[in-house]
Amino acid sequence: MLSFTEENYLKAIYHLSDGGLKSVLTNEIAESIQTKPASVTDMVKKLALKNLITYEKYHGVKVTRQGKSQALAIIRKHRLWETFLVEKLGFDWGEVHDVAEQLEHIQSPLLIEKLDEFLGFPSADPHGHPIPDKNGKITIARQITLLEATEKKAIIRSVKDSSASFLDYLSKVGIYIGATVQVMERLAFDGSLEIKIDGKKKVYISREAGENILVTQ
Amino acid sequence: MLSFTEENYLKAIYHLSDGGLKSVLTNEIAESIQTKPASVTDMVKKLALKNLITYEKYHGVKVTRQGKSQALAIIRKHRLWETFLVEKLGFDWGEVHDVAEQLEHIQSPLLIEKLDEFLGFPSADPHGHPIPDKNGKITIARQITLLEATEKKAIIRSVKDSSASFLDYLSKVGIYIGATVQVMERLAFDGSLEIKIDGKKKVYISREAGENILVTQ
DNA sequence: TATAAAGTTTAGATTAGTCTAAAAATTTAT
DNA sequence: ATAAATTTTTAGACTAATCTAAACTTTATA
Repeated sequence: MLSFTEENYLKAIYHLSDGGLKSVLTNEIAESIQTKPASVTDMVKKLALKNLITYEKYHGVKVTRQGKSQALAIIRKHRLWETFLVEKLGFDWGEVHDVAEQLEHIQSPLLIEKLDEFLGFPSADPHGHPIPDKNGKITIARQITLLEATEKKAIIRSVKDSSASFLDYLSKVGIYIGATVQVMERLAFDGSLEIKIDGKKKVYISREAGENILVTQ
Repeated sequence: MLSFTEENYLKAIYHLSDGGLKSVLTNEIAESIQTKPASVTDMVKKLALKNLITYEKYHGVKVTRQGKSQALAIIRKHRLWETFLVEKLGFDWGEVHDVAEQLEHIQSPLLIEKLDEFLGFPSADPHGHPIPDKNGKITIARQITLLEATEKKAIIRSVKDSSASFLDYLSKVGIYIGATVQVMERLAFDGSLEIKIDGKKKVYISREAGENILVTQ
């Protein structure tokens, strides 16, 4: 069984590797969990010994099949708890992360099964992120353009137009891959959209921009 | 803020002291949290330094006003979580303790307030133990005889007849101060009671015995 | 392609919590 | 009242996780 700390490292590595695709460097891990590179080196050796990641000195780490499966179990717990906090306890979806970060380490498979059932087996958390099932399987939603999105929350996945000028525009207004957005209103006049980014900032984007942004819901 | 471990020591000391009344000895603490006396000595020094207990070498410890207040906050969390697990998630009341033991350490005052509200501000957990309010106040239920108890769970508090023979009888059948019992049936024939002890053992006790056992509900 | 810069690892120290074994204090029993 | 038994504390060691500073690799640059 993993310690609280080992779980945090594994989850961070999994996220930084885009779900096990890329390999991840020491400094990235250190920055993402607010620790020093030397500490990361120590810990990745330990995780490698447990076959959760493969580690090549000076060249970063990759999650193994086992590591991926354990990371997904933690992510599943995190997202189920976030859903509980928002849907049942009435938290605002911006204030649940820190608490879910604690709750995700509770060890009880039965608890998670029962919580899942109590929540009606949700497929996404309040931020729109998919909740892996008991076997770690993630049901990936079809990508649609922001223009086609309903008024529920959506996650930015990619762009059709990847010209520097468009990417520059997106970063200026605060839209980035992984952001949670919500279409608040569509203006009949020119088809432009009023969207909320990460529950805070409201911006207007044109119809053309909306057609070039791909999201999942 | 207290660590996970400090919280466990404080809670154990509070319980062993009968809510801050008696002082508690090193070996009792060691046994109750499955550790060695030497470790207890180290930890009580630390808790004393934080003014949560007073410690007199070789003569045990007492909880301070502050310590009591913090212990009650932990107990409140534990009992609210137990209530949640049973009432909302459908756990059996015998299988919630270990999970609640983990959940009680989650740090978020807001979470506990919202959980309390979600549960309808319960005054007792599924075992019948009172849940301290936000200020640590425990509403003590009136003591009644087991004969007068309803079919909800009840906690054994004391006995009217404290003769050795009666106490011996009680220990033989498995009834002790603090046990959770539930009257399952009253036999019309002689007024004897069928009771369940700690959710497991079923025993029959006479009308006379029932009249001499005091409980709260 | 040699060298500087950046990134990573190692070595050694630190803190929290635990343990064993030995020493000290207290309690019990004679 | 003193010796024996019990309880508690101290001393010193160990593990997990962290850190700093120095050494080492890799990458970028000139």
